[in-house]
Amino acid sequence: MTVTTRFAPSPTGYLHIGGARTALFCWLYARRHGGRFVLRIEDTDLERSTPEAINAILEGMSWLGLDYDEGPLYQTHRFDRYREVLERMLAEGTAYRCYCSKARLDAVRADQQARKVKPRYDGRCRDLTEPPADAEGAPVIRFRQPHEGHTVVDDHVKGKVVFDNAELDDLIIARGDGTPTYNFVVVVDDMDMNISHVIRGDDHLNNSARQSNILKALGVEPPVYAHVPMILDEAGKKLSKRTGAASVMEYRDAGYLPEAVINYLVRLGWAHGDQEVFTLDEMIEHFDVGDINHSASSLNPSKLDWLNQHYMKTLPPAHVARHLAWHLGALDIDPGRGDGPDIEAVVQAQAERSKTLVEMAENSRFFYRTPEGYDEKAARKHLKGAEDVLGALHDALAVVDPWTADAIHQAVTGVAEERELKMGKVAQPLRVAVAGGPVSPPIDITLELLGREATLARIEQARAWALTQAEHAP
RNA sequence: GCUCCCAUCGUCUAGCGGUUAGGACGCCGCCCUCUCAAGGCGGAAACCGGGGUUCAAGUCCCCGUGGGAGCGCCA
Repeated sequence: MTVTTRFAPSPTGYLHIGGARTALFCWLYARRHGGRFVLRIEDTDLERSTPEAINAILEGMSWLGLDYDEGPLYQTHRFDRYREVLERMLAEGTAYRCYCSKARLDAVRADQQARKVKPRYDGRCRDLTEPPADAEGAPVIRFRQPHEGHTVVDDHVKGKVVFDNAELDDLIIARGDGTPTYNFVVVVDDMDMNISHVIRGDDHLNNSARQSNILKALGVEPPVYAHVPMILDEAGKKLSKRTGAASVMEYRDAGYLPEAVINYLVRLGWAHGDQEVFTLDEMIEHFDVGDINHSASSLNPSKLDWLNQHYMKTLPPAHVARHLAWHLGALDIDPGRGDGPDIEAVVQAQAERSKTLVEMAENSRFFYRTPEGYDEKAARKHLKGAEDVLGALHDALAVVDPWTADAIHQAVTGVAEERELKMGKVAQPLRVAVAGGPVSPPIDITLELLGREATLARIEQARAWALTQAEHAP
């Protein structure tokens, strides 16, 4: 049996971070076993499905690098097939038409809730041989659920879960307008697509018994089920747009690398001993649904930050640079235009002082744009009264040759020694002069990247500023 | 209300009857240092409660408690 997994989101919003992890698990499991991974769009709810949401899902999958062997398959393209199976079940008696009005159903449910019993269909039409006299509107189709015995779902994450069939009612598998419903199309699709392992959120665990029974009614062996726990926000509450990044594209926008998000996600609810950092190949090699945790897990944003920085430091600079360029673009900076430093060198200089690409882009802005004004506190502390040092720096740097970090370093320490100043008294004014603020990569590297021309111009500018301050001083 | 799931440091987790309960993030301290970081070293920090089973329980069973999910002509 070839392993076939599927990710089956409904296109009603964005690609949720929990959904992304489910997709990752499905993908890993298929890859691990040399099987197939199918992407299926569950769009039978014509009211709520949108093309924008479909695009958001596709875009998210692509950004994460989760490629599929088949799909995207759309359930709306398969209505004829669903109809065919429906007819067959009707003919075989495993499904029946139900003429109960919504009003009656609501009344039954309200009554059950008032009596504090589990709301369920009371089976009025279950054994009808012809439409009742009071039938109005088109009938729905219900699955004839066995009422005796138990249904055992051998879940590969949770273990054996036993459901009393008496608890299961006759669910609607086709609406009055003839369109099929979720619990039915899932079953038909999983059957037709030969899905061997259904890996999905554990909010579906309760559905498994009924789906499994429909499959049996169709004469098909149910797939292996593996229900993965939910992902909660930092506070341990259900993720929402308000409480945190629920959409994977928000992570891209916030400056995370897909590699970091993937690595973060795989360790959320799954572990391989003490290992924290995994290459894709290592994940594929070690992943198993049996090792997935049973309980929900909360997001830990600072750990994602740590992983993100790890990947910014260790991935090939050219790769990180491509992502950085995107964020620089958001700042209206085009690093490829040639009037700034090589972006890969910027990545190498900034990686160890950035948690995200957004942060890296913001902190690298001064390489491409002359700072507009100085950080007030830094200027007061380091620029005021530094006109002499800045002048000396200017002179020393003007003759540095070649313009390399080593030579620059010698020039700067030379000025410090000459004036018997600590390095901090020289490097900080210089730093504020060129970067506009008190933070930058090591000063020699900063200047090397910035180039001689820009360096000298900014030192001059800072010296002029310091001079003005001195004049206005009391 | 009924059914189902879940429970180890703040968080992510290792543990699969015998451990000084391990690692990671974060936090704190020290070192390094031209800034910020990064890095190195060290530290504080957990088995939800109660019963069993067993020579031995974080690990197995039961009951509580606390979370969560489901109970739609949504998926």
